[in-house]
Amino acid sequence: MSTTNLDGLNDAQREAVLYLDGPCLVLAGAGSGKTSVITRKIAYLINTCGYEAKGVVALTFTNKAAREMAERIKTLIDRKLMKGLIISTFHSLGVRFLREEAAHAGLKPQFSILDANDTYGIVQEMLATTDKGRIRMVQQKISLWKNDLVSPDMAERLAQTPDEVDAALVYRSYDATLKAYQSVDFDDLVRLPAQLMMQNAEVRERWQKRVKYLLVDEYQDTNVCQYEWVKQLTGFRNMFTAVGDDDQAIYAWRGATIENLAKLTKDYKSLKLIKLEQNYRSVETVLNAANQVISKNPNLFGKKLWSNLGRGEPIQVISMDNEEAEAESVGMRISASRFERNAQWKDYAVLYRGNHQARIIEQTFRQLRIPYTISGGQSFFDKAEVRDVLSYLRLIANEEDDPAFIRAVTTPRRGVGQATLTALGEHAVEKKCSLFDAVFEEGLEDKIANRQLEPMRVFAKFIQTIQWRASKGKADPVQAVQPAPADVLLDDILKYMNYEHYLYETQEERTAENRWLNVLELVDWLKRKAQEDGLNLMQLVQHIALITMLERSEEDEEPDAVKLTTIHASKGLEYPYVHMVGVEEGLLPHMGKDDEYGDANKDAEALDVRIQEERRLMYVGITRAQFHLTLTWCKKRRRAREDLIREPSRFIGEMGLDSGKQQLQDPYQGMSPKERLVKLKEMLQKKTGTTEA
DNA sequence: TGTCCGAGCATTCAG
DNA sequence: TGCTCGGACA
Repeated sequence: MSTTNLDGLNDAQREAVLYLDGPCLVLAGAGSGKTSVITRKIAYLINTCGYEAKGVVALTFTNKAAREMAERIKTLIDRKLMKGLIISTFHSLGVRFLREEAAHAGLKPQFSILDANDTYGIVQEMLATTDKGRIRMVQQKISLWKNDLVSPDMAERLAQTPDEVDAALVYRSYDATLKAYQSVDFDDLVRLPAQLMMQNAEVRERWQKRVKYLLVDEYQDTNVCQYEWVKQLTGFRNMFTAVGDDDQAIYAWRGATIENLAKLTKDYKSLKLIKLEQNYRSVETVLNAANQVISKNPNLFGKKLWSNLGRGEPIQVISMDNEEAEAESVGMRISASRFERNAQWKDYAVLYRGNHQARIIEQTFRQLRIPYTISGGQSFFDKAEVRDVLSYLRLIANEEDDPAFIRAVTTPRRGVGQATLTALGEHAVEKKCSLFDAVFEEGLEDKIANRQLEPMRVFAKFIQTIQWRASKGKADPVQAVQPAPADVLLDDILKYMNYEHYLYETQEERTAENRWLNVLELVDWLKRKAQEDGLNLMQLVQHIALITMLERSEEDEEPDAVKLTTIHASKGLEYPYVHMVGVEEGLLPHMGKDDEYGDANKDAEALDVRIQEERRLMYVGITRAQFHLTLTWCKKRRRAREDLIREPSRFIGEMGLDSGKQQLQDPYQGMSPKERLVKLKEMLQKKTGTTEA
C-alpha cells in the first residue's frame, strides 16, 4: 500500500492527481470522474508523497458527499495512515474551528448554533411584524450579506431600496443579539473563521501551519466567504486543488458565485488548469443535446464533453394535454420500458423543477402501482420534535441560548406564555443577563405572578441539576446530586419532559407515534454516540452540530423504486433512464408571478443572468441520463381554476434535435385511464410473445 | 384571544 | 401533499 494505484485513470485525470507544483483547478464536466480524482489524489499525497493525514483537508458542501468520499478513501489508504485526515463540509470544519478558536471570536466554546427557524424568530421580533414575506426577505438579505463578507456598516451604505435599508438596520442588532446569546448562525460558521484568519495573525499561522494540502469539491458552488476562507487556509503555501464545473453552477440564489472560478485564475498566476472532458456516464445523443444547450451560455473555459459509450437512442420529446396525462404517460412509459428492457424500477428517475410537481406524479404512480421514492423533504434535524428535545440539550450546554430557553420552557406547556416571557425578557434586559439567569434574579416576583414563576423556577432548577450532574463527575455538595453519564441524563431529561405524553395529548395518534419514534431514534443515536466516543453530555451536545446521522444508513440498501426528485437535488447522481417533466416556458426556465418577459427591457441583463442559470439547470438535468432521456411538456397546465396555455421550453429548441423524428405526440392521447391500461396490457402481451434475451 | 377548519396555492436547498 | 391564510366559533 505504499504506492498509489493510478490504473484506470485517463491522461487528464492522472495529470490532475499528480500535479503538486502549486494551485490546481480541475474543470470536471458532468460524469467525468471528479470524485475519483479527489480521492486518488488524497491517497497519492498520503501513500506516496509522505503527507501526514492530519495535514490534508478535503472540503465538500454536503455531509453526503463527505461521507461518500471517506468511504472511497478507506479502500485506497491503509487505515493506520488515515488518522487525522479531515474530510468534511465547510460548515463542519467551521464548527471545529470555532470551538477551538472560540476565545478569539468572543465566544465560549459551548456556543450554540441557531438554524433558520431560530433566526427567523429573532428577525420577526426585531421587525415586530408577522408579515412572513418581509421576515424572510430580511433574513435572506442578511444571509447573502454575510456570505458576501459585507458588514452591517457596509450593508447600511450599500442598501438601496427601503427593504434593504430595513434589512441593514436589522442586520446590526441581529448580530448583536447572536453575540448576546453566545450563538452563531449557519452563515457564521464560515464567515467567522474566514474573518478571524484575516484579522488575527496568530490564528492564521496556526491554521496555515496545520493545513498542508487542501482539496475543494464543487468549487463553482462556493460563495465569497468560502473563497476567502480557502484562500486564508492555503496561505502562502498555495497548495490546493479545486474541482468544479462552471456549467453546473445552479446555486447563485443562495450566494454562490461562479466568478470564483475566474477569480482563481486571476488571484493565482501559477494556477494549473486541467480539464476533464471525457464523460463516462452518457451516450452521445444525451451528451450532444447537453453540449448544444450549454453552448448557448457564455462560457469561461470552453470545454466539451465527449464519450465513447456509443450513439444511443434518440431523445424523445413528448407533448401532453395536461399534467394528469403527463404523469400517466410517464408512469406507463416507465412500466413498459422496464418490461421491454428487463430493467429495474430504480433504473428510472423523474426530474422536475419544483417540488409541488411531484404531487400529481406520486398520485398517479400509486394508482399504477409503481414503487417510488421521493427525494428531499425535511431533514431529520428540522423536525419539530427533534428540535424540541435538542433545545433542552442546547440550554444545558449554553444557558445564554435564549431561543433554546424559550423553546424548552414552553415545550411541553407549563403555563408559561407570551406575557410571562415578555416580562422575563424585560427583567433580563434590566439585569443585563440571559433569560435563564433572569429567572433567579431578584425582583422578578414583582413582575410575574407566582403561578407562572413557580413552574419556571422548577424548570430552571432542573436544567441546573442536569448541568451539575453532567459536568465532569463533580458531585455538587449543596444540591447533593451525583454525576451521571450521558445516557442516564438523557433518560432523565426525557422523563422530566414527559414528552411522549405531551405528543399524544396534542396531536393525532398517528403523528404522535411517528414523532415519538423520531425522538427515540434521536436519543438512541445520541446514546450510542456518547458510548462509542466516550463523551459526557456536555461534550456530546457540542458535537451535535457536527453530526451526520451516519449509522442510520444501516438500511442502506436502496429499494427498487423509481426516483422522484427535483433537478437541483439530482445533481451528482445518475440514472439509466431519465424523464424530465414540465419542460415548459415559465417552469423551466422558471418565471415568477410578477416577472413577465414583456417589460424585461429595463432589467434585460438581470433576466439574462437568470435564464443562464436555468439553462445550466437544464444541462444538469440532461446529463443525469446514462442511456435514454425523455422530455415532456404540457400544452395546458391547471393553475388555480383556469387552464393556462403553455409552450415548450426554449431549451428544447436549443438541444438541436432533428425535429419531427423526436417530436412525438402522446400515443395514448384522448384515452381514458382505463383505456390506457388496456392498451398497455396489450402492448406488454405482445412483447412477452417476442421477448429476446 | 386563541384555535380550528377548509380553501387555495406553490422555485430551487444544505449546513 | 403540506403549509398558510381567512373566517367562524368558544
